[in-house]
Amino acid sequence: MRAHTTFKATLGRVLADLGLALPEKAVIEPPKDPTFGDLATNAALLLAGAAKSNPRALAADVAARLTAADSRLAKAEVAGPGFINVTFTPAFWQETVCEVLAAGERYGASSLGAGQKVQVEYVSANPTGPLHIGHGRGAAIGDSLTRILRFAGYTVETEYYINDAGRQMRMLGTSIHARYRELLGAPAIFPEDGYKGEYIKDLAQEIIDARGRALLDLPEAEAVDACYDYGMNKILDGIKEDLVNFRVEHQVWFSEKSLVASGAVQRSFDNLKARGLAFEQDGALWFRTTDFGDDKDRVLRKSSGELTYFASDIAYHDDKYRRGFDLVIDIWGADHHGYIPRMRAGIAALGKAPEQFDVILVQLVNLLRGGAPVAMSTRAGEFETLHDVISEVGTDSARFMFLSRKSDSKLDFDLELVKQKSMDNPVYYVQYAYARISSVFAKAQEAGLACPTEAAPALLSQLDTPADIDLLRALERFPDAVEAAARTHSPHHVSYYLRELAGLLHRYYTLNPVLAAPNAELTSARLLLLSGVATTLANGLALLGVSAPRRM
RNA sequence: GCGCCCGUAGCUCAGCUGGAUAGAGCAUCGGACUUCGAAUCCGAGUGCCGGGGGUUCGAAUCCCUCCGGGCGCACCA
Repeated sequence: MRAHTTFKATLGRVLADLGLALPEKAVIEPPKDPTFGDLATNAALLLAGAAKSNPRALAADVAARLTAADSRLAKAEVAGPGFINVTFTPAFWQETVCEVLAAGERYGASSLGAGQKVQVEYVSANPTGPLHIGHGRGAAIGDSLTRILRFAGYTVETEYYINDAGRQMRMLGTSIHARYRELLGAPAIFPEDGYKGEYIKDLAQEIIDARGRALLDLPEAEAVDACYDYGMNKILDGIKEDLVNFRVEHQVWFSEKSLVASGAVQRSFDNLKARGLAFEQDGALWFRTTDFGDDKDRVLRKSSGELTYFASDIAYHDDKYRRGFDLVIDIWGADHHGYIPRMRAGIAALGKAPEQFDVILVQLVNLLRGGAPVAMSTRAGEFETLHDVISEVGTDSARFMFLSRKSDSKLDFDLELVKQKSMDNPVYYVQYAYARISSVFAKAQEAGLACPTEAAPALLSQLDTPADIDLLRALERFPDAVEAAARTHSPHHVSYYLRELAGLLHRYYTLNPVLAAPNAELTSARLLLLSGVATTLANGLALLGVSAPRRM
């Protein structure tokens, strides 16, 4: 990041001297082959026309001026059709250590999103049963994205939407009620598409323990309501507990029921009708989503008088924007992708720009054990709960695994593999790098070798081997990884970065003794470098919500 | 039938706002612990980037088309 900024500024000055301006489309990035240099730009290729010169000649002129204009640039060369490759001085890279140590746990943070208020809504599973492993993936992604966005300067609020108003929840009540009656030997009809899991029976038994046969004397509707109330709250408590154990925090728990009760749904109907976007037909109320790119109009209120899910979703998102969010991010299971066009239509009808709404689709998790698939079906009531998975493999491993893939691709989650403390399991690779450094510092302390409190340039100038520079360059790139993750709403960029940094550290560690370095100055310099790596690893792991253990 | 996502090394996947010779981990094979933690490191091979067209000085990346896989297409949630 610092290299990019520095070079861009210098290049801008040099071009200005030539009466040219750096084009928007100009690319400044590390060359494919690192031996070419630290950064490369195609600016001369793009500007040759304007400069009435050929790309190579212009590039040569610019290159010569670059090194003269900035002493931090050691080398500027022309390559190929007119690329300019530049190499920074070792001193420039060594300064990175100062940057890291000065910023500490804020190293990598930025003001990219300053002044922007973002809401991330995620998990939002219907409280009809415990969270399963697929919810876990969404939870990890939503939570990590939140941490990343905050680190990048956004103001983020997290939310869980509780679908407590629909048919599903009534079904929960009827299912529990039926089990309740069965357990008491009363005649009962279990609903055909009811929830069949064992936990439903457990809930029924708990109600019996608390209230005995009392519900048998109530009118059925009341009894079902009582079952529903008890069941939902109990399940919701379980969900909250699971999320806390998974280090996932939701600041706001938003009830769909409250939305209906507050009249917000009716208000959004009125609003749409007033603007000619909603109409009555066949006894139902329709939203003209085709005006906004959907392939058919959608029902808001059924002819039965019931609201559709979509109706409350419109009102819900309206409410979100009224709360002042500039950007609303929803994290959904990939099986809901067909819902996006109508939701986008809804957002457009609310008068919001497309970039103010993003949906992150999270693909299914394929749960395996030793290579063999583990059956998962909520309907049949047989599934691996998030709770079970976490207690088997641990929060760190599970989170890292979930965050090490693009959310959009399917994920194989092999319990045996994720549990293994082996090279197959990247979380240990990264954590081990941190633990190793911690161990060196512990040893240093025992030996009375303190890490210098100040990163003096004279000391740092010892860090001049290719291995040193590689590591320094990696540290310098951390802010870029964070920014990429924030911009693209993709936490996996951070985990990829961490694996790379950990790899460089392990390599460095093997070949460059710290405490047994040839001289004391070198020991000090390497301690400083390792300290910078440790800080960066810890910051990155924190963004994933994974711990950075001093010992393993 | 229509729509969305995916197709990159034997396996699991990065790279996708176009840039130079396409990367990583695992697996395979061969090395490195009297020395700061071997949960590590070093070395070796591996690719019609699913196929075909197009745009471009330049395409894994953008457009079209076909094939293969997944998922959606309700007055369900």
